[in-house]
Amino acid sequence: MEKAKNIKEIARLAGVSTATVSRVINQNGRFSKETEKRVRQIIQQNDYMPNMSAQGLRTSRTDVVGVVVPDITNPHFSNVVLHLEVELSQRGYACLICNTNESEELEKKHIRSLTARNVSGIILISSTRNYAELEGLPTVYVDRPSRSKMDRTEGVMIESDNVNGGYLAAKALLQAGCRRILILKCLGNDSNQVARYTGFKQALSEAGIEEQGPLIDLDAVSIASAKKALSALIEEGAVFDGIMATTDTIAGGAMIALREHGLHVPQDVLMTGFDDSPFAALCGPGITSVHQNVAEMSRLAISLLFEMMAGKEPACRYYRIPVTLTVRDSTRR
Amino acid sequence: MEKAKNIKEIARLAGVSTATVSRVINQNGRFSKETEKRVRQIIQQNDYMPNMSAQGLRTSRTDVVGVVVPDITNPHFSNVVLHLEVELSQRGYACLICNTNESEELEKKHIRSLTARNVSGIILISSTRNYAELEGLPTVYVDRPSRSKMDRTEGVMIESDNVNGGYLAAKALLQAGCRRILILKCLGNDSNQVARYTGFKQALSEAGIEEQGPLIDLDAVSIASAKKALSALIEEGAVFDGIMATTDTIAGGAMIALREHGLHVPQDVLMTGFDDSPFAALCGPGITSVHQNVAEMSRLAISLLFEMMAGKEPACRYYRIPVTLTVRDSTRR
DNA sequence: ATGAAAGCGCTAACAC
DNA sequence: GTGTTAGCGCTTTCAT
Repeated sequence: MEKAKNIKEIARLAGVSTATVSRVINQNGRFSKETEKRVRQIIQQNDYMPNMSAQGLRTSRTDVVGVVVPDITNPHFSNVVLHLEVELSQRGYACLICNTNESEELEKKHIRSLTARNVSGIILISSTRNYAELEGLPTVYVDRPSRSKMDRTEGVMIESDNVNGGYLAAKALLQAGCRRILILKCLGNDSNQVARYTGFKQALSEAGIEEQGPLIDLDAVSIASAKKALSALIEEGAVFDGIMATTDTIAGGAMIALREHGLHVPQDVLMTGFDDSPFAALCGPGITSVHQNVAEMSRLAISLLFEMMAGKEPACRYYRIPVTLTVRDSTRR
Repeated sequence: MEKAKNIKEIARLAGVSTATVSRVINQNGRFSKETEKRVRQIIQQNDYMPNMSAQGLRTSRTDVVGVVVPDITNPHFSNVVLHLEVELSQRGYACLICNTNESEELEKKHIRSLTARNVSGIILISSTRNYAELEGLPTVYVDRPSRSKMDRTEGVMIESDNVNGGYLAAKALLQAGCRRILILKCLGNDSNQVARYTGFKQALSEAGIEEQGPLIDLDAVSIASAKKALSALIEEGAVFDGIMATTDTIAGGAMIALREHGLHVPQDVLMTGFDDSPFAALCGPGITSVHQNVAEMSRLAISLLFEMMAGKEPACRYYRIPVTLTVRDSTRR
């Protein structure tokens, strides 16, 4: 039982033409039950798999989807990627992963490479749209709304209800009695940070409370950056009884800064995070965090992508997925 | 400036044959400086990228590397994948990601799919070897030694010095005065857990101390599993003054269980983890953890993979990368 | 130094 | 229901 490496040999062994083998494989056109059985058997026996480069060349479809992500190391994104990959692999598709490290230049490079590779579709976590290369290529944007007013993208967009997330988190702090709430955010690259901030302000304004200054903006969404910024604030004598972090990563950094300055959660300061990543449960006393329905977002993303790849126009181009609040000790007095 | 989509058009626009264009692109064969310049200019102007399916079909090289990983959600693995992807992308290669969820069946399916896709090479984090499909395909095993005695794999293997890691962690606990040390491990799928355990036993035996029973083995490397197991132990009345967890994930779960039973780190119990993942710094008081040199492992993995893809036999087939201990408050009295 | 042409493995028109 | 064949875009041998 030596293995046949191409369709021609399968055809020869099965005593049919390559066209028939192709038809059987792709469930295309007509063939008798009998031939099908014989061809399948030969394929099985020889452990044959079609050469996907050839298929790709011939059909311009590769059954590969590109997934472009800022940083797979971020627990939220790795979670998204996991779900996407599982969905894709179940449908026989492969998943090409690209980290952009928030660099537009790198992102552009990756997108060009993906199109050169003839990917069947792209899932893009980015605030940038309008890539000329993406015209005509099924694209689903996940997690990051566009920053551009000029956005006339043809793709579909799926995001969490970040405004409500920010609102829920701020509300939890307010209801626990906080009156001087600090927000740690990084509005730079990530436009849903803005949405979370909006929800935050909304909750405060409803409660008739003013945002606690100084109004800083982190230079990066990272543990280190958050730790440094909050440490500086504390040392400057900032007074606050609650912190809303727009990311669990930021919350984590804040937690360290507090610890190093002898402040305790929840005794001295209450805190909320965002993403409900595994370590939110572990961090200090357990951080109350906004939970995004990543499984649902991923399922929806893939399902829409497949619709588009099948040539259908999706009925709806914008989806907002509800969030929930996972309450832990960091907001319990 | 409409864009040319194939080599033929570039050739036409440059007034040369497709062969010449191909030569210029691949720096192959001979051509005059002058034609080169002209061709390059046309390529640039038209934003042309060769169709990689065609290249792949013609050359059986795809410039794609498959990366097979148990679970990208695990911070250690996502870190590995990040580094691999960056290295690959810098060399113009793409990175096909596959999660196996520790399932041999899924792993096999993924490997077949990768070979059908003509990947140029594979990075595999798995304890299983001996895939017939992998014969002749450049393969680098990372992070997981083989469990099989029959391992005659042709690939290259890179792993951390897990034995020494276990040793360092146990030693830290011993030096801080622990005498009744519990180890939380999961020997099942992951053979470097065994190595960490070996190092642990070594340190204990050097100190003339016996391992603390009951000798449990978790059913999974997860927060939930660790939490459940340790809770049960505590409720059964187990007595210990130190915990060595073979993973930060496990350490995290243990931390929750301790907290829920009113035990404090480091006042009542000392603890060490493994992987030095970001949340080890955040978790409770900060967990002392064994740091793996992921950057170095990844760089080496890719560099060896490229050697093999270039047809060279790597001089050395086995690499053990040193680890270090990152000391935090969880081992400071 | 460059061009012509064969062919990688596959699919899809078209013919019967 | 099945076979013949053209050709997807590229690389590479062989001419010149």
